[in-house]
Amino acid sequence: MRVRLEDVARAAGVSPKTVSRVLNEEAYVKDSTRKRVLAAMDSMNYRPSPSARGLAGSRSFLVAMLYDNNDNPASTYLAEIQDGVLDACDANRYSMMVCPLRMRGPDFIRRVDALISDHHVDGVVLTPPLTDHPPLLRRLREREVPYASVSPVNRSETIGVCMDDEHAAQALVSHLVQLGHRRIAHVLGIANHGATRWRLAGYKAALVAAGIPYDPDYVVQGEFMFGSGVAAARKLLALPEPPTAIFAANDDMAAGVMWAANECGMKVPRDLSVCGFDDTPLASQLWPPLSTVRQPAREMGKLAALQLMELLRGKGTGLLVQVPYSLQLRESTGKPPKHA
Amino acid sequence: MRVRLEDVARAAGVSPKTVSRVLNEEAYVKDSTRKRVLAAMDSMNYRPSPSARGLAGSRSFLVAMLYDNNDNPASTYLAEIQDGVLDACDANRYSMMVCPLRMRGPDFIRRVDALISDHHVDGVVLTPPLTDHPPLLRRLREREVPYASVSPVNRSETIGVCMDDEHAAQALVSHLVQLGHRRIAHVLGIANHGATRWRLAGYKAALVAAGIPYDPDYVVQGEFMFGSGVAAARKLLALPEPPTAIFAANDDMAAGVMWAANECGMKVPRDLSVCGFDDTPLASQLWPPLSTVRQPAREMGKLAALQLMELLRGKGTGLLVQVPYSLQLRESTGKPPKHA
DNA sequence: CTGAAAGCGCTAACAA
DNA sequence: TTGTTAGCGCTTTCAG
Repeated sequence: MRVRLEDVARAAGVSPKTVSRVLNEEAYVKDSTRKRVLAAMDSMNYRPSPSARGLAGSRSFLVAMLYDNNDNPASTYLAEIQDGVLDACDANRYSMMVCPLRMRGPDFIRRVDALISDHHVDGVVLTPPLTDHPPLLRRLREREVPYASVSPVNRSETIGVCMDDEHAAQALVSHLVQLGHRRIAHVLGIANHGATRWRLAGYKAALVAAGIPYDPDYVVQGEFMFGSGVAAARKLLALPEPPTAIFAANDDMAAGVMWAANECGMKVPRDLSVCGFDDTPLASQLWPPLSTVRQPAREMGKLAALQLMELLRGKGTGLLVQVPYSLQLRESTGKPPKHA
Repeated sequence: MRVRLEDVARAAGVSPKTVSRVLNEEAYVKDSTRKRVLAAMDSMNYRPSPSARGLAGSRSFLVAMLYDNNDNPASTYLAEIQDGVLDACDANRYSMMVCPLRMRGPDFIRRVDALISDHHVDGVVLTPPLTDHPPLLRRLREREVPYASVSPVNRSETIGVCMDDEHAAQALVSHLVQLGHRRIAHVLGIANHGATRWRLAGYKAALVAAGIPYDPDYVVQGEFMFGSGVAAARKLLALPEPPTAIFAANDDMAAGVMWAANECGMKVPRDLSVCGFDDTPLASQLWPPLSTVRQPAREMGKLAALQLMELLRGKGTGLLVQVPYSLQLRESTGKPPKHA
């Protein structure tokens, strides 16, 4: 029927325990023995049973990716991160579970608990805004479940992956300044996301660098969603002195801004420059194509998961790695209208 | 430490086996006993160990969602299906694994095998184009792994969920006809997807109904991806007698068509009507908003998974349920240009 | 460096 | 309708 560890042991002429040691890459196995066992495993096409391993041992070889189902950014961003996490799992013989959570839900922590004790998850990958949900982090620490974060706000004592959103945003807004814009507005993301703060900070920094005074009327709330971009732009464009450029905190909202501009007969970039952040597929599918910051989401998911696995191995401790950003300047940004 | 089945049994004054029976909703448990056990489980906050259940029993309470990582339609479509499958899992105490596969890869079947034997998956949800990959289906049947499909081509002996793509497409194209279009083109999807065939069939049916001759020059190959929509539209718009309306087999390609129209200075819908299929978020984010067919992807994922679970329960046999479509007529379609 | 014995928490097959 | 007895396939002790 099924090839068991015992069968491999017999074939290799060793005890089950030795096979187990090889399987788990433990030390103290003679090299020749290890090779013999490995060969037997291979020739018999042995696949350990995760259930048995989970039951007997302390590890499950399961990694869970947690995300917020409610306050989440564009699904395409999460989908890319998920692909990246899967890449890493694949490379390290881990399996992945995907766990949507409702951060605002009453039984939020209970669900997390259930998740952990049900499946003995070895570790967890957190995506924004879960990366900075204090009760969640506390619970994970209490239960000693290792985790890695994608773009956490609090970067001390956290492993995973991040990007320098602030400088990226600053560079993007500086580009607008260089094009000649002075009335530059910003559409914020959801309040509890780190990305929202950093991108705002970058926006402000660019203004300061250009000697442009900060005008609170030019900064309006958004929610990372298309519709909120539309609403924000309507507000901005109705201002007595409307901006000549709008920097939205993500691409979806930038798409909304462009939509609103179209709606009131403006032409991008002739009448209004628009830029976003993330470089989701949408960015290059809009007309005109959107100037934005490339955020390598899939790579980031993979790196976060790899750091987690590093930690799980017990060999290293895992790091918070930083990925580089790059500007994607396309056709949605141009010189401000002359008459402005 | 951990509350085990045995602890519950002791607390309820019954044998472990009886608790197991209650847990698995088996028959032949006196109602009063069942209630007592349930109460004990609840008060002790008992959570069965999936590892132990998987090891001892034949079930794992794990459902895998398989998708093709290579030839896949828009990731947003898959993400919605995934959410739907998760909804169903949640409601039935199943866990979900997400399994990207490379249909074209050399070790495709081996990976499927590994997946099944590693995790003892109870059942599988298939998404296009995996729904109709003969070797995969054969293997699943051989290994007696139940599966449910989302939009399978072959609808006999298959459970899951489907939609009447053909009539939907026909209705959409008929709408173009009613607006006065006669030169209507179609951008095909990836060849091995059922959706591609059905939507083409609907297109043809609408032409026949309108007495418009079929012109093969008006039907060009696409790949369900934005870029392929751009390429297809360029080809169509370069025709000596370009179409006045283009029906793309999905929204992403329709976005590409609109992009190409913009590129050559045409205005949608004044110079060209465009419509798509799926009603992904993108559809309402384009300018002008896209006329399309609403396909309730999340609902479909959920329904497919529910049918699978029905089958797993052994109570019913599972059905192939059909969800209704609805036209979303927006601003990307209008009357053909007068001079045309 | 290697092995023997004892479970992990549950369910299957049987019995009562 | 309920209980008893063996394992499921692995890892954990603890001895060699």
